[in-house]
Amino acid sequence: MKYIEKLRNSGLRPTKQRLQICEVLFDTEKTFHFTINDLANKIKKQLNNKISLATVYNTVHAFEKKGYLKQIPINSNQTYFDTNVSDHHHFYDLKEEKLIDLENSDVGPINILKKINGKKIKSVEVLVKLED
Amino acid sequence: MKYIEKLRNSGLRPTKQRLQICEVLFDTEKTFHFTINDLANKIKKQLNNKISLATVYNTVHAFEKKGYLKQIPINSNQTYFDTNVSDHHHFYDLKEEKLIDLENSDVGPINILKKINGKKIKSVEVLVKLED
DNA sequence: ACACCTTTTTAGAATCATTATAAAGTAGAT
DNA sequence: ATCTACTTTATAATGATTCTAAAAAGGTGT
Repeated sequence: MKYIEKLRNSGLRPTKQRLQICEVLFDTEKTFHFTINDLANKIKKQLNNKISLATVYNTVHAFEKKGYLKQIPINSNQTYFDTNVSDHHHFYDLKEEKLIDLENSDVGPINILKKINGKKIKSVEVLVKLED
Repeated sequence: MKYIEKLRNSGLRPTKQRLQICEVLFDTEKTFHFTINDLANKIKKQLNNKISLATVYNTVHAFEKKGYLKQIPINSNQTYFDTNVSDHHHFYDLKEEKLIDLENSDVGPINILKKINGKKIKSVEVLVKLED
């Protein structure tokens, strides 16, 4: 299994549940924008067993901490995650309530001119809201 | 009262509670980033009465719909609002959990090159996360 | 001022995503 | 096989937000 090493290397035990969640999340070229609920549903459909909701939460947070997932800053009652952890941005279609990737090359270079003493820029994220 | 007309013009009855919330929100030059809870506390301290939490929610949402407030896209368990509804951006200090305004002039011009069929860009918001 | 109708406020209940708990199960080392 | 620390799990707890329905207040016409 290709994910066993990945998990071990980051100090996470390669448990059955974590490996299955890896399959669901990473066994595809397409990036995947999801909420915990989306993911739990996909797990139930794609694999034929169910993983406890608590485990899904735990795993997603563990993967986020290790840098395999990132949260997408957006206002919603649920938290959105992204399997694409590269530096990139998002469209948010307000009507369809759907996220669309915006590659870095789709956005001109962004230059932050203001500096804050003693602070470093960790990330720059752009959210472009779309309407009809 | 300077807010009576403003409310009437947007089809909101100028009730005592709404006028008081206007004072708390808009009687200052400084922009104010807040959660509902922040606002409820400021009301309790600044005015000497308490407005029902439900009313604070109702009012903030009414003001948002009318364009007097806007939500700030950020991942948090609470929703952040901003009295500055002009086109601008934010730093988010991860350690202090505090928002700092970034004027449009503090960010180079942003050019979204990708187009989505039949959709218009409604807003472009940049969130710059800061670490130590 | 009064009557009338609509909007608003309110306390409390309901909802729903997320987090905490603590008991049972599992991985990895010896 | 045993031990220990980490994980999973069902369930309960939490906490922000929304809903509800009854009481209060605004606005208009008389």
